[in-house]
Amino acid sequence: MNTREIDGRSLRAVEKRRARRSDILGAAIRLFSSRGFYATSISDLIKEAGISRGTFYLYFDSKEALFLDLMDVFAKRIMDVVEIVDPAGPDPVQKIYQNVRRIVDVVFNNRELAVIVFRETYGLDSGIDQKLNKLYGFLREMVEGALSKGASWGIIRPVNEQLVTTALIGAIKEVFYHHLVVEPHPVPDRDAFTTSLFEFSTRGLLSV
Amino acid sequence: MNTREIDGRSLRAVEKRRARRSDILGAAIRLFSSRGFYATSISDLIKEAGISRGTFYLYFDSKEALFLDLMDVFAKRIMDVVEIVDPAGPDPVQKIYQNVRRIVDVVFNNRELAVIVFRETYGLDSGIDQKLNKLYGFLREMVEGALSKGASWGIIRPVNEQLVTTALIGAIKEVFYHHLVVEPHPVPDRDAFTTSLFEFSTRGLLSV
Amino acid sequence: MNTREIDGRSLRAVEKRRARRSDILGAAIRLFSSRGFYATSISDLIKEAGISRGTFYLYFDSKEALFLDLMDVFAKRIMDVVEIVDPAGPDPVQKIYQNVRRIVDVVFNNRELAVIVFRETYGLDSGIDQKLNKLYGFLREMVEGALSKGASWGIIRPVNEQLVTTALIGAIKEVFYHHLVVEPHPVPDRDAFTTSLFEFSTRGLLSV
Amino acid sequence: MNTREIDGRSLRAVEKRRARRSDILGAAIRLFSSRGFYATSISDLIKEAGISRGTFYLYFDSKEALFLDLMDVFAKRIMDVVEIVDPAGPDPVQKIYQNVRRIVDVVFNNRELAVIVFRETYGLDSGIDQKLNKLYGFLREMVEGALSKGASWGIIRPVNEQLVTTALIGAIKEVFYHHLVVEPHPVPDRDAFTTSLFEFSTRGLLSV
DNA sequence: CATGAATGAGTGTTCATTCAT
DNA sequence: AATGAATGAACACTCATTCAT
Repeated sequence: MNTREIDGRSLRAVEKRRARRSDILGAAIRLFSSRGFYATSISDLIKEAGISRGTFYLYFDSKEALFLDLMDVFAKRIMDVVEIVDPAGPDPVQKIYQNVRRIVDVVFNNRELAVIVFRETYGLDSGIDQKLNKLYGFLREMVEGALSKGASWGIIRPVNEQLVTTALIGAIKEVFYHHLVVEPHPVPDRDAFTTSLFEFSTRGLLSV
Repeated sequence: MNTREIDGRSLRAVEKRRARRSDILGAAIRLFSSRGFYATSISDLIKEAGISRGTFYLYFDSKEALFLDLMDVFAKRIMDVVEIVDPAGPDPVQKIYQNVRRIVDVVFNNRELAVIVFRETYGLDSGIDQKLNKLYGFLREMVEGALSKGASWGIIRPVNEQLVTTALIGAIKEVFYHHLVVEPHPVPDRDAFTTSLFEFSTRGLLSV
Repeated sequence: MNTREIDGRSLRAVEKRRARRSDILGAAIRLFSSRGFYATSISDLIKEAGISRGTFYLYFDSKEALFLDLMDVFAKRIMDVVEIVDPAGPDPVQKIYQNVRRIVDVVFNNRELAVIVFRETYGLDSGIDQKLNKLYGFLREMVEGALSKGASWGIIRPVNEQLVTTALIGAIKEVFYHHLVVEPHPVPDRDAFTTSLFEFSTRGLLSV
Repeated sequence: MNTREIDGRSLRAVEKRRARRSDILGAAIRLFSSRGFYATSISDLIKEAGISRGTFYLYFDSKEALFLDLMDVFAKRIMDVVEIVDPAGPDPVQKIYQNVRRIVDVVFNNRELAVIVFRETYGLDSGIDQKLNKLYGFLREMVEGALSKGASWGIIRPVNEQLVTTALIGAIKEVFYHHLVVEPHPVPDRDAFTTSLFEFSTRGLLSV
């Protein structure tokens, strides 16, 4: 019974910890997305999260660590939603479309988080580079795999796979960022949006 | 003879000023391209340029002004190289290709400057937003113009012009950035590079 | 008991904070009074107060805010000591004398603070102007009120009230400043001092 | 004839120099009076005077030297206008009145210069202290002399001469400063103004 | 005599992080 | 676990003055 009490206590404690952590992450998402990483100070962060200075460092090692955590959260949500497509299976193109469609959902359901991640570029910070590699490396692999498999099956015409992969990812990123930041209207019809994006990409890639 | 002496003196002085300014711009290009704007301090800048603190402010109003100057320089080089294409003229597609080919040259002849500009994103700083609007606005206009003209002439199939423009620019930007930063090998064959880029974009857009 | 512990802790903390703040104010009074506002740097201030740079900004928003705080402290001490005089009450002149006598005490009991405030003049800084208005506006009101009431009761002969008020305040200020800075000997007999000041002012104002 | 030519040249040169110097003094008067000494930079000064940086230091040793020069100019104008009063002569009170009346003229004919000087206080800068001593020392001597002479002749009742002198000077200074800065309307009737000032001072001092 | 480019110590302020309580 | 006072290096920028031309 004593151990159960302790368990109960620690369970509650763990839950509380998780909630606190979540609060901080939420505050960070709001601030980083609107002001950017550099313009957001720890002071802003703890005020928005309603915690004390010291508490912040109980949950995160540093401002950068928190930021990288956020990138991880987004990367995970994207990666969780992408399914490996078997080009030998039924209707592989439709499968790819559905992957893109689900990514569209994740992005527009996590607008602020998406802004934070899409804003980042390689070459400034090794920690960020690593996270970007994780996310874009994953996507690149997907795309490159589809491209080469598709080529060997004759669905895709032969292209400079690396370059086209980069171009595709750039195209998608830019379109997202445009709708999130430059003209931040909510996208009314996500299906139409996905189709436009998909059409643009595929029409040039599918043979004939 | 007196006036000639003065002319000689002031000419030399003006030249020296220009050289100094150039030194600072050079140092800034090197540092901003490798560390980014925020991570480059005035102290770094003046050490790299070999000048004193005060001298820096003799040539530029602020760190930000210098940065925006750099963006302007790059934007100008790009815009100077793009020629308006008359879709009714001879071989408009070839003309567009040549525009892209020349942009490829500007980018790879100004690698560091290009990195600085491509790294920047909308939504963090109003000064930067303005410069980005200038450059990308110009390019968007070009592309959208070509798209709608081409559509009316039957060369281009009907698409969501805004979205496709965004996608195209994103694709090109990403491909450049990839070759400048992620895998920064010099591109051996710029013609082949341009063709790949061009093919990817056009094959989906040209009718039939 | 837990709460009492917390209370004890926070009480001690609050007290410590107040002490720290007091240290800084003390250092500021010493430096501002001897060198003036402009010639006193934050570096001087924190060295004198024995604190770090960051700590200063924990207690005051800016160098100017600290300075204005100091002006407020002095203004408050003066204003706390002035009692409104009812000219219909018993011995109003004596009441006014006692006001002046108490002001003399405040000034010579807060020599450095007084120097800081008396040194400031209108027209250089809007923040300072505001504080000066608060103090001198209060005193002017007192004096002008006494003058006009006194005139209606026949105690005071008719004068250009605004000008005389200004002259009176200038006279008092200068006399104080002289004894604080130009010949900074402590005033031995504050009663005699007050009487001299009072006589000079009233003999010209009282009718007959 | 050769020497006359040289004389002519150097005469013209001397005149030009004087004019230049005057330009700088004029610019300084305008800027120091409106912004104060600390808020006026050499850059402001040379822009307003239309000269180059180096030229400034050809005419003045430093910013402070220029400022002290300005104080001298004002002190001289005041001192030039005050005439020693012989209490044994005819109508000494009228003579004193005329002195005050002429000081009023100097002040309101040199508003900006007057502002600069009246704004300064003892105890911040030894150079300024010296100039203030020169001006106020002169005036104090005048006043104290009149007071003691007047006392011995029975015109003035016995007072604490030092204190009253200080008070008088403070009163006059404040009234001037008020009309120059706080409510900077031009004084319409300088005679009435002088009379008010004079009455306030004398009514309390003249016996009976 | 006149110029203005150059200097560098100095300014007030910020901020991520630490640590005693 | 939670707090928030304390730190000090770092920041962008200013400015009176010098001196080669």
